[in-house]
Amino acid sequence: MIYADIIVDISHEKLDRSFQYLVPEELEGEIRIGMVAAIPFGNGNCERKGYVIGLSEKPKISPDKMKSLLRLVSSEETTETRLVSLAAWMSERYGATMAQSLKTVIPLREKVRAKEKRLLYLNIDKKKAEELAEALESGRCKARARVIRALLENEVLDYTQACAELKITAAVLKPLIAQGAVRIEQDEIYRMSVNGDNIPREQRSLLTPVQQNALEQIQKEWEKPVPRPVVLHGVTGSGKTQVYMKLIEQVIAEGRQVIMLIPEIALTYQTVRRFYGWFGDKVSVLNSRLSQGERYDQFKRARRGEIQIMVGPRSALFTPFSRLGLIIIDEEHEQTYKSESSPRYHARETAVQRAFMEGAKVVLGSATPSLEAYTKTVSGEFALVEMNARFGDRPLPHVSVVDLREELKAGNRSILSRALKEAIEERLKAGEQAMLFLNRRGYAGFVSCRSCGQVLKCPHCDVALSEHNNGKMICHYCGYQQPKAEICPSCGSPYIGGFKAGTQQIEQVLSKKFPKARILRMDYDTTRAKGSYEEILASFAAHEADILIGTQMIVKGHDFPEVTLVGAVAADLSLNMADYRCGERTFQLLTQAVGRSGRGRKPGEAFIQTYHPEHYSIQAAADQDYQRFYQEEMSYRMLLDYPPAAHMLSILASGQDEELLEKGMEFLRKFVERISPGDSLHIIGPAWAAVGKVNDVYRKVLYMKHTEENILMNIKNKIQKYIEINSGFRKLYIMFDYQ
DNA sequence: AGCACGCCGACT
DNA sequence: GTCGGCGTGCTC
Repeated sequence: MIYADIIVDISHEKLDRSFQYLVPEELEGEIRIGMVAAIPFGNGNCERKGYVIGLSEKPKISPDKMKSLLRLVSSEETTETRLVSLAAWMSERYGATMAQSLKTVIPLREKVRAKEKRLLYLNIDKKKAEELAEALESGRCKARARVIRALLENEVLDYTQACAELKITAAVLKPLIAQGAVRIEQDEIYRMSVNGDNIPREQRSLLTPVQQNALEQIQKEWEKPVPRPVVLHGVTGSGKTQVYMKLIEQVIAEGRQVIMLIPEIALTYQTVRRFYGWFGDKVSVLNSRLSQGERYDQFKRARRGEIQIMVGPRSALFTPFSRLGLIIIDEEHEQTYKSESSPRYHARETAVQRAFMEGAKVVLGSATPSLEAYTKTVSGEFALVEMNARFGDRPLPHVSVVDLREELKAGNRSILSRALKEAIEERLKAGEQAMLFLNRRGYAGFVSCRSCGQVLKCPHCDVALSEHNNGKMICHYCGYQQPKAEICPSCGSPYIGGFKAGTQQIEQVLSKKFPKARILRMDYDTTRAKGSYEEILASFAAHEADILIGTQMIVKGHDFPEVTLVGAVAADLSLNMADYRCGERTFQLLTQAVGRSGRGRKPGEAFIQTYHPEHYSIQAAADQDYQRFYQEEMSYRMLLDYPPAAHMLSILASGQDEELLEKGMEFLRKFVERISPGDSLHIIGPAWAAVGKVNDVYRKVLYMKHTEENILMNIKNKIQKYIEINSGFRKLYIMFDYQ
C-alpha cells in the first residue's frame, strides 16, 4: 500500500502541514511528487485540491482512519508540479519542512488570498436593512445585527477586518448570505506594475573580441548534449553584461524563457532602466520593495507568458516559467544569494538543480568567483570561460598597499595615510572623483570604557551599540536605542567614548582636511529614506560631489567613469571576523572596490590601507590575481576541512530559555557522537552563535564537518527524527544550514 | 477555510 | 426542557 502526504491547498496557518491519504491501486503507478490531487477533507468530506509532497509505504496514523484520495487533477508535468518537486528537493537538501520550502517556492498559496481581498456588501436596500437589524436585535441574533449595523454605516467592509472588529465568524455571516441580506465580493485589486513603456529602447553595442570569444565558448558548451553550468570569470570592467544580453537574446529566440538573478544591492533605478531599455515589455524586474501581491502579479504575468525575462534577487529564481531555458546569476559570489531563513538554500545550488530538472542552462558570472563554483570548474563539473581584459582595453588600476603600522611609527595617527591623503589632494586639483570605502558598518562606532575596557552592549542582543552623531547609541540588530552614556555603567569612569572609524568619522576628518571638497556619504543612516540611495548615486555620477564615502554599497556594480582613485580605508575589518569565509570576503570586497577605479578614459589608482600587508587576500586583491588567491585560500580550506574542500552541516538552535537551549544542544552533540561512524566526523561545539542573543532569544550552533556529503545528510535526517520524538525540543527552534 | 460539537441564554 | 446562536476545535 502506498500513502501520499498531501498539503491541502487552503491558506490557513493551522492547515500548514501534511495529511496522509491512501492512494487507490490504479493510481499507484501514476502518482508522483508535485502532482495535484483531489481529496475529501474535513468533517463534511468537502472536495479540495492538494499538493502531493511525499510518498511512503508507512502510515503515520492508523490506516483505517485514513481517507483515500479521489483522483489526480494534473497527470501531466506542469510548471507548478516541477516547482513542488524543487521544493521537495530543497527540504531534503537543506533540512527544512516541506511547508517552509513550498512557501519559498510557490508564492501562490497565501498570496492568492491576499490579492483577492474579500469585501462585504449589503445586498438589500437600506430601509429593509434597518428593519432587518431591528428584527435581529429584538431576537437573539446580536452578532448578525452588528454586521448589518456596520454595513449601514459603511457601504463596504473588509472581510478579515470586519471579523476581527465585530467579533464575528463565518458562522455568523453564513445565514445572512443564505437569506440574501449580505454578499461577499472578491475584488481583484489592481496594483501598479512597473511600466517600461516610456523608456527608449537602447541600441546594443557590438561585442569586443574578448566578449565575442567568451560568447562563442559558452555557445560551444551549449551545443553539447548535456551542457554544464558555465562559470564566466571576467575581471572588473570586462563587460559581462553585454555577453549576458547576447545569451538572453539567443534563448528568447528559441522560444524559451530566462531568469536573471542580480544582487539585491544592484537593483537600482539605473539597472532597472537598462533592462527595460534592452528588452522593453518582454522583461519584468522584481525588487525587494515590491509587496507580496505585486510580486505575485509579476509571477502571474510570467506564467501567462506575457514576459520572457525575469530579473530580480534570490527569490526570482522561482519564477513559474513554463519553458525555462536559461538561468544567469550575476555576481555569483555574493552573500545575498544565501537565504538566512529556513530553508537556508543557496540560489547557485538551487538554480543548478532547477535547471537540471527543467533542461535549462546556467551561467554564473563574477570577477571573483566563489570557491565553491571555481572548485567545480577545476573538477570539470562546471565549464570555465574567462575574460581577462577590461572593456575597451582599459588598464586595470595601479594598486598600492599601505602598511598602517609604518604610518603609526612615523607618527601619523589619522585614519588617512599620508599617501592616500596626497592622492586625494591630487584628484581634487585635477577635478577628478575619488571613492573611500569602509568594509563594515556595525564594526565602527562602538562605545567602550577606556579604564575598564567594557564595551556597551544592547540589553536584548549580544551586540555592541553603535554611537551616532545625534547623541544616541543604537543597536543595529533590533533598533534599540538609548542616550549616549556619560559614565561607564560597570566602573563609573567618565572616560568612555566611541571607537572612531565609522563613515561619519571619515567624513569629519575629510571635511576638516579638505574644507573645499564636496563630500557625499552613503551608509545605513543616509540611505534609510526611500529613494535616497539612488539620489546619492545619481548626484555623484553627475559629478556634483568630489568624494564619495561609503560601506559595501558603493562598490557594487556602479559605473562612475570619472572616478580615478579608490581608497580602502581599513581593509582588515572584514579579515578579523570569526568566520572561515572572511579571507574570501575580504578578497572579493577589495577586488570589487579597486575595480571601481579608472573605468573611464583616465587610468585609475587605488590604495589599500591595512595592518596585514602580507596577508594573501590583500596581496592578491592588490595584484588583481584571482589564481593566486584561489590557490592559497583552497589550501587553507583543505588544511582545516572547510567547504568546499569538505562538507559542513550546522545546526542553529534558538530559544528564550537559556538553560534548556544549552541542555538541548549538549544532548544533540551526544546523540551525534553516538550515531557517527568512527572518528572521521569532526564535531565542533555546541558554541554560542556569532551573535549569541537577538531580541532576548538565545542562539547556539553545532558544526559537523566531513568529506562525505552522504554521511552528513544521513546525520541530518537522524537528528530531524530525534528532535521530532523528544518533546524537550518543542520549545527550541532548530534550523539546519548546509554548506 | 468550513464543518460539527457543545455551551449558554431565551422562550414555548 | 428545548431551541438556536455562536465560540471552539479539528480536519488524514
